[in-house]
Amino acid sequence: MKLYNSLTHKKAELQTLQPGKIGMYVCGMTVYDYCHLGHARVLVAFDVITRYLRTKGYDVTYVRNITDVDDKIILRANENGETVDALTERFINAMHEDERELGVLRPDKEPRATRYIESIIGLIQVLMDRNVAYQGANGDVYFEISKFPEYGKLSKRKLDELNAGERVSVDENKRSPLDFVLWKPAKPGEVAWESPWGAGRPGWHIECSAMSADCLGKTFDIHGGGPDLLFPHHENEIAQSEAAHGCEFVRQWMHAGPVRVDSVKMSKSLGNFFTIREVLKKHPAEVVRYFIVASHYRSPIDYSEDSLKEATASLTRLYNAFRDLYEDMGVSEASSLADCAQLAPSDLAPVDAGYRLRFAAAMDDDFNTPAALAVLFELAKAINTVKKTERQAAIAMARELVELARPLGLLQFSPERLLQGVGLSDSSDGLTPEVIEGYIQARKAARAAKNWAESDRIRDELLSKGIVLNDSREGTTWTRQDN
RNA sequence: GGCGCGGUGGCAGAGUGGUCAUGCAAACGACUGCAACUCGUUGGACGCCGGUUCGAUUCCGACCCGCGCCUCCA
Repeated sequence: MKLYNSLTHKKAELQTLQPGKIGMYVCGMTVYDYCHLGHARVLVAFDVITRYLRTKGYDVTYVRNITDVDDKIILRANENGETVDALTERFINAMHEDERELGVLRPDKEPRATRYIESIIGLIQVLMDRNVAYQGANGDVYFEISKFPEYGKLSKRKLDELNAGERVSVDENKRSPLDFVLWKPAKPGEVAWESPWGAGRPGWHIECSAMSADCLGKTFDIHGGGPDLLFPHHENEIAQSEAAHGCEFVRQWMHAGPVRVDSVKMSKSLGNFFTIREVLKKHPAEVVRYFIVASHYRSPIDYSEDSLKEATASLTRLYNAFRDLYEDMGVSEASSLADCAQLAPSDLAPVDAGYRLRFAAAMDDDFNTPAALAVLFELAKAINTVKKTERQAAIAMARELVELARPLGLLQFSPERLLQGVGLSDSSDGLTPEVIEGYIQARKAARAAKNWAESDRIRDELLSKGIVLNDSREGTTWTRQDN
């Protein structure tokens, strides 16, 4: 199993601290707004990583934090005239909803900054004791980066280069412009905790150093996050943790690629972002997942309606392989494919092991999901080819397809939900399944009378509304397209 | 300005020193009342210029272009 390490910029064999066990910490959300597609990408990427490592037999402890106190949260709460607690609670719930919709498994631990204040203060105290932190005249406690010679090793920056940069703000309270805040005194009325440096709140970076150590230990296997966290956030985490603990912080750094719109990164500051919930009104969650998984996790992806439509078409092809097989797979068309493995008998014809091996080879190579998907399409084609003639073999392969797709979080929902667009609020244009069934019955009568003109008229009418009919020996089924 | 990543067929997107990615789209054929689904077949690609090599899209160098980070952002 090879992983790309953003610290070394190289792929290397995964070596865990303890055999068979992996501790993984991923930087999660600052909860002052709804999650957008950039968050979705990180959520899905590390969900796939966790799922796959587990299918390989690793005992993964997945920790993803929640930042529930910071400047933006306080500002937003004030704007809304609500308390910080009320605001964060609301958006944590929203985040959990989005996560569930996307089929993202919950992390094992979800530490919140406000619940780890004691650990955070303890860690800052260690840094003060070790003389790598100091309190400025304004009361802010800063980490002094000149005391940590390795500063910049993750982002490949040299201190003098950073100093030469034009965008580093100058602050008279800091010994160096690059020193960053560990503890911030509260303004009157702001949420605050008592500390040796006065009442205040933690800086952003320190919470991750404190919580990761508490949850996973001073050194752990994998640390992940979004692309814009590499600098300064993760660089600062390294500085704090290694300066305080005197040992290596993280073995393996992983960073997801950006989500773009029109070739420009989706970001809060540019305002060019789409929230997960707004996209899920128009597209099934698995389509969004497919869109994310169809590119390698480190590559940039471009979000557009066209790219989601293409994802829909591709995923539909995969689901089409199951047509006419549901019943014998042990699931009804209305239930979830994810259950079929438990229900179906195991004494089916053996499936060519090549698919499984090639899928694993792709995933073992730094989670090459596009290459893994290609194997799924090969399998789908094989199913379609033998479906009519070798039914038992087709059923066995269909089960294999579901199993292989499981770590990707695909083909887990009901085919009906995907193909018929069930649950999409933006597709509820009065065409309920009952109404559509009415059309189908009318057309069936026309076809029985060989009234092809009427039959085609009904089909065209539905097509103009995005409903595609599909006649087979067993009857007529329908799917929704262009959603 | 500094550091980093990337430029693959109409589009998306893997990959490799010399036979296939894969998906969408397109064309033809089969199936179908006609379609849809599906199957079969087809075309078409490696930014540009040099170098290494028997041979480079793949390795090296220059150049052009795009993007990211350097400021809160996943």
